[in-house]
Amino acid sequence: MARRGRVELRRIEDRTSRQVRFSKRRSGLFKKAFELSVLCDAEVALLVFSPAGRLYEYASSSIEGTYDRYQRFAGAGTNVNGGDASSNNDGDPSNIQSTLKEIASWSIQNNADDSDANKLEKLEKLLTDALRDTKSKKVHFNGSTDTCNQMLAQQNSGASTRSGENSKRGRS
Amino acid sequence: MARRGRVELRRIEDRTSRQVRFSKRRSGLFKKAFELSVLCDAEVALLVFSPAGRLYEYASSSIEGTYDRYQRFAGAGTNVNGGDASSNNDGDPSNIQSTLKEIASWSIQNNADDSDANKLEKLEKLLTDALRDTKSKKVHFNGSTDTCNQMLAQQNSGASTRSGENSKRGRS
DNA sequence: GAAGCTATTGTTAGCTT
DNA sequence: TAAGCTAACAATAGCTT
Repeated sequence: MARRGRVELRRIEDRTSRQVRFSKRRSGLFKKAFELSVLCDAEVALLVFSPAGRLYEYASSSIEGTYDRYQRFAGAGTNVNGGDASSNNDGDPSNIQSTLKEIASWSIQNNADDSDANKLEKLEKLLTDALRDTKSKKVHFNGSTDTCNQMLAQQNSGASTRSGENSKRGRS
Repeated sequence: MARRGRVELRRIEDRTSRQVRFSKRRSGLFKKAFELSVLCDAEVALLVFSPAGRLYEYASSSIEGTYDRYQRFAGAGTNVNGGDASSNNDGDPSNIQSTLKEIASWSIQNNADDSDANKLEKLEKLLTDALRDTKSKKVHFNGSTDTCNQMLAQQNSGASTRSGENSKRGRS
């Protein structure tokens, strides 16, 4: 059977399990990278080192070539704005700090309690996204309100909680 | 109604469609990359150039660092541990509210910014733990779209301590 | 025309062998 | 130990607004 609930985004402690997970997810990741490059005509370079130090790589053209392009790209600006050198708008002021303040404000003003699981799902997503974005230092963002609605949409459309019964969609 | 059949693995000819596809799939790819690095403690570097030449990047540590490691790679099993230091969570979040207040307090007192990835890891842990505790009570999600907007509205009305013009958050 | 919806395909966690 | 299975979960293609 499948997992009892959604997978938590934290390091898998069990070594064997982590190794198996790594192998499976690595396959999936490389497949996605390949598909993106083919379907969308994108240039993709992907490097993965396993916890054991083994190297896995994929490049739609070549690792070196894409990295060189990256360096030329990033070098043009020097600014932390890794995303695009064309220095576009993005025009959204939100960042980690403001996100955390959203959370802070929300939690205080709403006097959140244990019945607010749905709202907490949202918060978790906010925080998870913020974490990912921080790590990647990426800078494309499309507005906090929009993002929030996206999150709700995702949750409404699919995500049953780990509490149990729900609609079954799996094909046989 | 969803797609008529399986997606063919070839370049999408329609420009608009290809752009939309790229945006959606890029999100998914970066999310997967992030999850792999966190769940499996892997070192991941991902570079994507859109057909329009825009750069998107993700690195669990840094692009340069991972690329250097790639170049040096001679096959030996050296593992550079990603840096997950403490995995213990001493906190006993008796309820969501107190946990959220912890977060609120932390975010304000530490004036978190985009470089606080480590601290954010801890925050995420707090929140995740709180969520798990809540979920054990079996809560069903039926989110309303308004909830999020309310949250943001409240935040706007009273919470901003500091103007937030600065780095933006990226959305995968 | 971007943002959101949902049916459908795709991914994977835990199990089985 | 690795390879395969399947239900449950997640991503997303085309549609809708």
